[in-house]
Amino acid sequence: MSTIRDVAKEAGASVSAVSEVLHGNGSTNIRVGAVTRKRILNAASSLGYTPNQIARSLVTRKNGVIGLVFPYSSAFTDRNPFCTQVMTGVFEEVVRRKYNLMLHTAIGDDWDSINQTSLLDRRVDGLLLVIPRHESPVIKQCIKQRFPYVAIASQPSSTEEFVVNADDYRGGYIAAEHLLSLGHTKIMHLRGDPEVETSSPREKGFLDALKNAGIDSASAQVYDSGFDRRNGFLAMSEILAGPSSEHPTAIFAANDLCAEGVLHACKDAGVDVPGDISLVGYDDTWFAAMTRPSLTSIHMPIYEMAVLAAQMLIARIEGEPVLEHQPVLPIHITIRESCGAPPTQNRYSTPKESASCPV
Amino acid sequence: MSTIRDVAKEAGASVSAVSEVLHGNGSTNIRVGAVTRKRILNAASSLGYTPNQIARSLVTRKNGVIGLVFPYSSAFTDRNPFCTQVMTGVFEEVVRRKYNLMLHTAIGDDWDSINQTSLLDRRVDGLLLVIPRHESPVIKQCIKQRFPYVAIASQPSSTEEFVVNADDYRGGYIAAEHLLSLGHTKIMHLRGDPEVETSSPREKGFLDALKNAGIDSASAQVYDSGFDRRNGFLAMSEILAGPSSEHPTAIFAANDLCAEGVLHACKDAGVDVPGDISLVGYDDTWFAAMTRPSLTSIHMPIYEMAVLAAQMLIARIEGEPVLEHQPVLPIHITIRESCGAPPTQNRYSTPKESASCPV
DNA sequence: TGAGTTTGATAAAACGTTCTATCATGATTG
DNA sequence: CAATCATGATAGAACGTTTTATCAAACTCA
Repeated sequence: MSTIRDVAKEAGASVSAVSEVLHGNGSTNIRVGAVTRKRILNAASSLGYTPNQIARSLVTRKNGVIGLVFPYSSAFTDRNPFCTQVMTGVFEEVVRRKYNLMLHTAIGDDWDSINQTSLLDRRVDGLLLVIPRHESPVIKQCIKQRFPYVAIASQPSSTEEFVVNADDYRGGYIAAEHLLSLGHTKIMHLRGDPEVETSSPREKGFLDALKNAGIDSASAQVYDSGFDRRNGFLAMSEILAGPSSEHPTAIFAANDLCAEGVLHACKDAGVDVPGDISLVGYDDTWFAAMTRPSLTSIHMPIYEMAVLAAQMLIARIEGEPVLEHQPVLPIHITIRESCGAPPTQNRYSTPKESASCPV
Repeated sequence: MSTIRDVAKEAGASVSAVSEVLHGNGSTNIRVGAVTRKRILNAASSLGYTPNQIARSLVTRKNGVIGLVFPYSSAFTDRNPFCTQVMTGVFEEVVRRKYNLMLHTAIGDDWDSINQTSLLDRRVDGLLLVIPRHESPVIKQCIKQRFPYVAIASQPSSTEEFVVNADDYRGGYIAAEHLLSLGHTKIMHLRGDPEVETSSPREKGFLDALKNAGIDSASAQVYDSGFDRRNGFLAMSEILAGPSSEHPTAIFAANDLCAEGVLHACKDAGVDVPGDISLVGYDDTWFAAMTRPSLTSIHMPIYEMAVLAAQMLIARIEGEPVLEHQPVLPIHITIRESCGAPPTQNRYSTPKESASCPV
C-alpha cells in the first residue's frame, strides 16, 4: 500500500501539496501550480494510491459513517418489512450524501452494549435510533455528550429531542373512521405491545373516533397482541374461540404481519374476510398487498420517515440548521380487499376446532 | 473527550501503562503493578474515558469492521426476504465475533463505486460479497490486493476463490423429482435471470432429473422470468394466455417471490393451485409459508450460508486457517400446499381476460 | 524603487493511539 | 559478590493523514 509520502516522493513534491491536490477542497492556503499538480496526479495513479480514511478521520474528526441502531426485539427482525424499509430509506439517503452505513442492534436498548461494540468510540459521526424506548439511556447519553442523533418513531420526552414520527393518532383515527363508515360498530383493536410507544397514540385516535361516533367504549375492545404473525394468529384464535355473539365484526390490527396472522386464524376457523369480519392492517408495507385477501392498511410513510431522519442527522453532523426537530409525517389509508360491510345476520356456521399455529 | 494522555496524567502514570491496562492483552513487555493499575482504572472511569478506535485502527491496522456488499439490482431489494435473511445471518455472526457491520451496495458491481464510497480505503477489514457477477472486478481486485473477502452464492472461476454456495444443482434436481413423483410430465421452469449465476446449476439439475425420468426436453420448457413478483405474474399470465392444451401442469419458479406472482396470475385466470397447476418455489424463506396456498419450496440454507461466509471471512482476517474454500451447503425441499397430482382431464374452464399486474 | 500582494511551495506539528527500546531497581543464583 | 534475571516502568517513534505557520520568489502599482 502506497502512502501519501510515496506519492510525494514520486512526484517530487511535498506531502502538503499531494494532500491538497488529491483530497483538498481549496480551503487551505496551500497552492499548487498546474505542472506540479499534474505530476502529483500521475504519480498517484501510477502508484495506485488510495488514501487511508482512518488516518484522515483521525485528524479531521469526521468519518463519513453513520450508525443505524435497531432495537433487538422479536417484533423487529428481518421478517418485518417495516425494518427493512427503514433500512432501505436510510441507506439510500446515506449513500446519496456519500456517507457509509454501519449497522447495530441495541440489545435491550442498552447503552453499554452500543458503547462496548464500539459504535460510539468515534467511529460513527451520528446515530439513527429506530424506535428507541421511552427515556432511552442511549438518547440521554447522546444529549449529554452532544452527539448527533435522530430517533425514528418515538415519543419525545422533551422538545429538545430529535425525532421523526408519523401521525399515529390520526392513523388510529382513520382506521376506525373507515370501519365506522362501512357500518361496523363492534370493532376490536389489536394493540401490539404497550411497551412500544407508538401504540398509544394509535389507540387513542382509534378510541376517540369511536367516541365521536357515539360508540360506547364497552364495544370497543382493545387486545394486547404482539406485532408478529404468531401473535395475530393466537389473539384471533382466542377471540374466535369465545361465544360467536360477542365476536367483533371488524379488527384493527397492530400491523400487517399481525393482520396476516388474524387472516390465518379466520381461515382456519372458517370465518370469511371480509364477508364475516373486516380487517385493517397497519404500516402498509409491500406485504399488505400480498395476502389473500389483500389488506386494507394504514399507510405509514416509512421510507419517507427514514429518509427524513437520515437527512436531519446528516444536517446536524454537517452543522446545517435543522428547522424542525420533531416532524410528524402524514398518514393515509390504502383500501384493498379486506374490508366490507358488517354481516347482516346469521354469521358463519360453527368454528372449526382450533388449528395449530403456522410458523 | 478525554484522551489516554489525560488519563495518564490523572493517574500519574505513563501513557504506555494506561494503554496496556485499558486495552492491552499482556502481549507486550509493558508491565504494570497492581497499585498503578488500580489508579489508572479509577482515573479512566472518573474521566469517563472512551478510547478512540480510529486512532487505534491507525496503528493496529485493524478496524473490527467488515463490509457487506449487495448487488444493486431490482431482484435484490428490501422486498426480497433472501437479502434480509443474508443480512441477518451475517449480522449475527459478526456481532458474535465482536465485529461491526458496514453496508454497501455495488452499483453495477462496479469496483470503482465501492472504492469511491470508501469501503476499501482500509475502513473495513474484509468484504462479504453477495451474489457477485461472474469474474467480478471486485473479486479480482480483492485477490490482487490480497484483501480478505468471501462471496456468497457465486460460481467461482478458480479454486482459489472463497465462496459459499448451496447445492443448486441438487435444488433443481429435487424440485423436478418431486413434481415427477406426483405424476407431472409437463413441467415448466421459470429460470429467473440468466445473468445470475446460480440459475444455471438449478436449471441443469432440473433438466437432468427430467432426462433421467425419460422426459424429452421438448416438454420441459424453460422460461426466462425475473426474480420478483411482477416477473412471475407477467410470465405466468403470458403462459396462460397461450392455448390451454399447451399449459404445463407444474411450474418450478425462480424463487418464492416469483412464485407468488405465478399464484396471483393463476388466481386471476381462474386456475386453481394445486388443483390445476402445481407450483414449486425456491429459497423457502418465511414468505413461502404466507401465501395462499402456501408454497412447497426448495429450501436454501440462506441463514447458514451467511453465517458460514461470515465465519470464513473473520477466520481469514484473523489469520486462522480456512479449511474449505468453497463449501457447498445441502438443500432440501419443504412440502406445503402448492403441489398435487396433475389434473386428470377437463382442466379449468376459460381463462378470464388478463388482469392488471398488482404492484 | 520599494512596499505590498499574489503565487507556489514546504516543514513540521498535530490527531490519539500502540509498541519497541530502554532503563532502573531489587531479587535470585552460582 | 558479581552476574543474571524478573519486575515495573517510561520515552518516544511510529501509523498516514491534515493544516498551520512560514518562506521565497515574482508580480503590481504608486
